[in-house]
Amino acid sequence: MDANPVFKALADATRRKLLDRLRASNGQTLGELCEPLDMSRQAATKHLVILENAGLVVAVWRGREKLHYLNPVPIHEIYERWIGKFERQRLRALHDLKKQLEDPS
Amino acid sequence: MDANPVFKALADATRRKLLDRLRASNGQTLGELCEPLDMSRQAATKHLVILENAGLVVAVWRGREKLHYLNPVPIHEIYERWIGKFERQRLRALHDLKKQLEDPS
DNA sequence: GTTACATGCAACCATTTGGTTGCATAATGC
DNA sequence: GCATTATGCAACCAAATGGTTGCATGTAAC
Repeated sequence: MDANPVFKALADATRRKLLDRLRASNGQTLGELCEPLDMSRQAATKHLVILENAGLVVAVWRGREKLHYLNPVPIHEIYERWIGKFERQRLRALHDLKKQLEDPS
Repeated sequence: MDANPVFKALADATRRKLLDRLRASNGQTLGELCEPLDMSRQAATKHLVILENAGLVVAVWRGREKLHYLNPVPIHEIYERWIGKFERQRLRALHDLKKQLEDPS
C-alpha cells in the first residue's frame, strides 16, 4: 500500500467530513453527499475522486446513480504501520515518567 | 485541540520522515535533522516549523543549537477522536462478515 | 577580537490545490 | 419521444505549498 495518497486525502477537512458522513450512512449517492456542503457539485466530486484514488471510498454504479461506500482498511493500515509506532513510544514515555515520579532518586 | 494542522502536517512525506527520525533519536539539532534530507536547510526548517505549529515537535534552545523533541500526544488524539471511530466500524464489519459466513441463510 | 558555526528571516518562484463555470452524456419518468 | 435528473469532463483561476537564494544574527572557539 502507498500510504502517501491516504495521508494526503485525510489532510482536507471537507474530505474528512465526507468520510464521517459515509461512516454515519454508507452507500450514499453523489447528490446526497455533496448537497449539505457549501460548494459546487463538481468541487465535491473532485474530493470524492481523491478519496477513491486513496482507496478510502469505493463507488458502484446503480443506473444513473453512483453509490459511495466507505472502506476503512487504508485508515487501519495507517494505524497499524505508522501511528502504532508512535503510540508505543508514547506509552513507553508515560511509563518512564511514572517510574521517575515513584522513585525520584 | 485543532486536528486540522496535525492532519496537514502529516500529509507530507518529508515531515513524516522527520517524525520517524525523531522517534528513532529524540532531541536532535536542526543541523542533524536536515543533513540527510536532499533539500536546503531552510526548506527543512519550514517543515519543522509546520510540525512545531501542529504540536508534533517541541524545540528547546541550548546555546546556539535548537534541540527538537517528538510530542506523540497529537497523534494519539487523532487516533482517539477520529481513527478510533473508523476502527470500530471496521471491526463491526468484520464481525458481520464472519457471522454471515458462519450462517449463510 | 576575529573567525567559524548554527540558525533565523525575507523575497522570490514553480507547482499543486481547491474552487469555479459551461457544456456533454446517459438513465429515468411521463 | 422529450423533459428531467445524475453525473462526467475540461478550461480556467486564485491561493497555498514546497522549494530556492541571499543575507542577518547570535553563540562558540581559538
